[in-house]
Amino acid sequence: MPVKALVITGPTASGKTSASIELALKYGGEIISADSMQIYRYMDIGTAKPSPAERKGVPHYMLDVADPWEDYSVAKYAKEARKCIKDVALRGKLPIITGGTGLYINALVENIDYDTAPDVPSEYIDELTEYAHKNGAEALHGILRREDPEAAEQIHFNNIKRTARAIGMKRVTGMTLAQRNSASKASPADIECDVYAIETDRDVLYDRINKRVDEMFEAGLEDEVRRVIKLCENAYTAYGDRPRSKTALQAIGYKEMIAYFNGEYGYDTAKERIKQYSRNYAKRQITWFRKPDWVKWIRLDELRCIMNPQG
RNA sequence: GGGAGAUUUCCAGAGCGGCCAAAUGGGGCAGACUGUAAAUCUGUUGUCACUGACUUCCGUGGUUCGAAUCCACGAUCUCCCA
Repeated sequence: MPVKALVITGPTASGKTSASIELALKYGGEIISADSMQIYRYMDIGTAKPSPAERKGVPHYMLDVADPWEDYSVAKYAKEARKCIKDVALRGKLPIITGGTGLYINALVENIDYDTAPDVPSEYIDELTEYAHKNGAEALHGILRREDPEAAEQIHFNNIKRTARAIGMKRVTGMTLAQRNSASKASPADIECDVYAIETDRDVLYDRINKRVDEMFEAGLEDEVRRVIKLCENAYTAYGDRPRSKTALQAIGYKEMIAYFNGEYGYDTAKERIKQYSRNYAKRQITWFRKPDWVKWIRLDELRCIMNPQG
């Protein structure tokens, strides 16, 4: 019998976090985060991770499960998060999945099993990426056209990342993108999700984002980023190699502060960029969640009324 | 008060007589997305009866077959000397 879960998603700063905590308190739920950056320890302010006080005693999972110098991926997330969800449900609590990372939400809702195919080694991807830089994106895409024409049809040649991965996929697993995709969806869903995305007027949302970035700075974002950088550097030297993860420090708010520290631009510019990129990101999130038919868009006030305890 | 320069489509900024509704970047809007996803990438962005037509490049007049581009006057702004 499938486990039931509630999903609260939407763009950044739409109020997911506080809404889901409210819901959890009301219906005896526990929260499973679906945020690709709140995964990381030490990155609290910049990722708008709910503080212990804000959590109001509601247990949270999938927060602080990786170090910023580590690599993380949807595959790991899906596996661990599913475990958490089932665990919560088993204890008779309502699993509430909250977060704005569309890919992660997608993996859970569409029950994508990443174990059906081995991962493509990153050295492989790097090699192909380098090839593209040397010979042009179209040259790389030409390779994909030969190896997996169907995938080439769908992936724009400028998207080196996805092109490289598709080629690697075919060469390493022998599967085309389509084959791998259908294989990963084969198993029946054991988690049944009721998905709500929080709808907000665009200008209101953009305004909230701007304000939130200001608040992050006031809360000490700059120091936090410095601390995280230091921790990463220490980790790298401890392991005796170069930075291995490109994931954590590419987060909005972090990469701009790093650029500022490196003298690429000033403090105010950094702040403006963080606001700008956050707005752009919100737009992308909205696009993502508009597509699937299983997403129900709902205003924050409506969400509070509509919800009724289900099981 | 005198001198120099500027004024371009949401912004920045090309254009310097026809190939200009006007490069490029940003923003906006729309879209793609299955192991870096807060990443990566795409389209579109004067108006319309939209393979064409119409109204634009501070304003007004002028020169030219033809102007965003040249001239005159005016407006605004910046800088330099007072």
